[in-house]
Amino acid sequence: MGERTAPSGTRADGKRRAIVRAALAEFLDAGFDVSVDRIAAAAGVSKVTVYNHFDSKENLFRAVVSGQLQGALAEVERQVEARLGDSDDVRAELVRACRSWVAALTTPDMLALRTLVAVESRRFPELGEAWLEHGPNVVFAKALTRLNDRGVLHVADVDLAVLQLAGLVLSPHLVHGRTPGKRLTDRLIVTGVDMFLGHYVRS
Amino acid sequence: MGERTAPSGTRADGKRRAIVRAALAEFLDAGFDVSVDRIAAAAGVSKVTVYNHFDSKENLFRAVVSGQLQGALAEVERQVEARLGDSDDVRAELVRACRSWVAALTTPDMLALRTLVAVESRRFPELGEAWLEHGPNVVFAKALTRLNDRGVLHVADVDLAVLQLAGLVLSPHLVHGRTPGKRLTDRLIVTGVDMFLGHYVRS
DNA sequence: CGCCAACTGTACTGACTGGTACAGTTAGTG
DNA sequence: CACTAACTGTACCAGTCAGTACAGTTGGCG
Repeated sequence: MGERTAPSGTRADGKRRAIVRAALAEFLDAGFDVSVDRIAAAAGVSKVTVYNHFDSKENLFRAVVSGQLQGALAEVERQVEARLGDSDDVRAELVRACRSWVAALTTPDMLALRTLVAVESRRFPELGEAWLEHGPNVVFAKALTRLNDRGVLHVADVDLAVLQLAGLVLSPHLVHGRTPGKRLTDRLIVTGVDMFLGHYVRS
Repeated sequence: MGERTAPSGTRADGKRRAIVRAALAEFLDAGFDVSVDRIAAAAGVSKVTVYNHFDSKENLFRAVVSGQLQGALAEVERQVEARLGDSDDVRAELVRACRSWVAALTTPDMLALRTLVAVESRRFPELGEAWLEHGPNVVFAKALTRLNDRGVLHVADVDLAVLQLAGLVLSPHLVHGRTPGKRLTDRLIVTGVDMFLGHYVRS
């Protein structure tokens, strides 16, 4: 009693996926306050079915957003890893990694997701924590540590350096409403990496 | 008809101030969705009185938030101006200005206000615009321009440089939920200014 | 193929909110 | 001091939404 089990079976799986897809879109578009009726309609599903799969709107939100969060962050990590270590030119290497980093975090969906998590962080503190702990910065901290170990960088405090690099190349996309254009984005990366290396590379 | 005139007189002024004060606190605490009843209660005022002064909840929000926005930004500007130009040591001068800048924008109220404006930017686009146009960055752009004109800096693109300096010293406070502690805040400023000057001061 | 879990649609409850009506009270100003 | 704008408190309307009840339908799995 109380804890009903979620429906299972091929049909149920399909419905569940449809609900999650629709809910994500609706949440990103209108925030947590979208009505469950609208989500159900967008999923082509009865409202009761939504409540058969997720026993409250809050749990639906948790499942949908945290799922997307995990996936997106894994994608960021994959991209940044792929761009590191394939060259001896540190500058070019770092610029490439930053391009992937910024690109992965500035898709419309990721920006909307970040805003959503920030907005609802009081109602769902766990989501904010998840963003910070398995967050994008952690990914890049590993990258910096690698460059440090290889001796090409001399970074005393990796966490501080990550904050600085993020501040230089990424933060302008996050703090403003409208995102900088492609030209400015690239200038921020190239000039930012220059500034960063000028400070942390002692020849 | 339609456009009722706001109440006037000494009593009305007091009530109005109480409403604005309470509304600001409640909006910052719980967002636009706080009930008008709660605002009225917090102001020690009847709900009808609220509607006598502001003919809709949306207009109340506009008046309260934009008023606070103007005041806070003016305060930032005043502080930064006061910290500039009183020394020949550019580094110390810039560090002082950044300290004022960061301090003025990271009070709990300012952080909450920023979040609130960001959240409701779709319902109240004007507020988001106001933040950007008369925003804190504009203040600092003037400061950089002054240092540039005095010949101590060589900044080709002031807007880019402001984004970078803001990214280095300010953005860590804005993008995370929890704000960095006092020690980290100061290290961000000092090291950030170092990095910034290393790039923009050609001796 | 037949059964039962899963689904649909509608209608409902209960709670809440923005905004208004109204009748009576308070207090600043001419 | 008296007049009236401004204020109070309560009661009310209309709309919305999370979540449930119920009776009937569908479709996948044993």
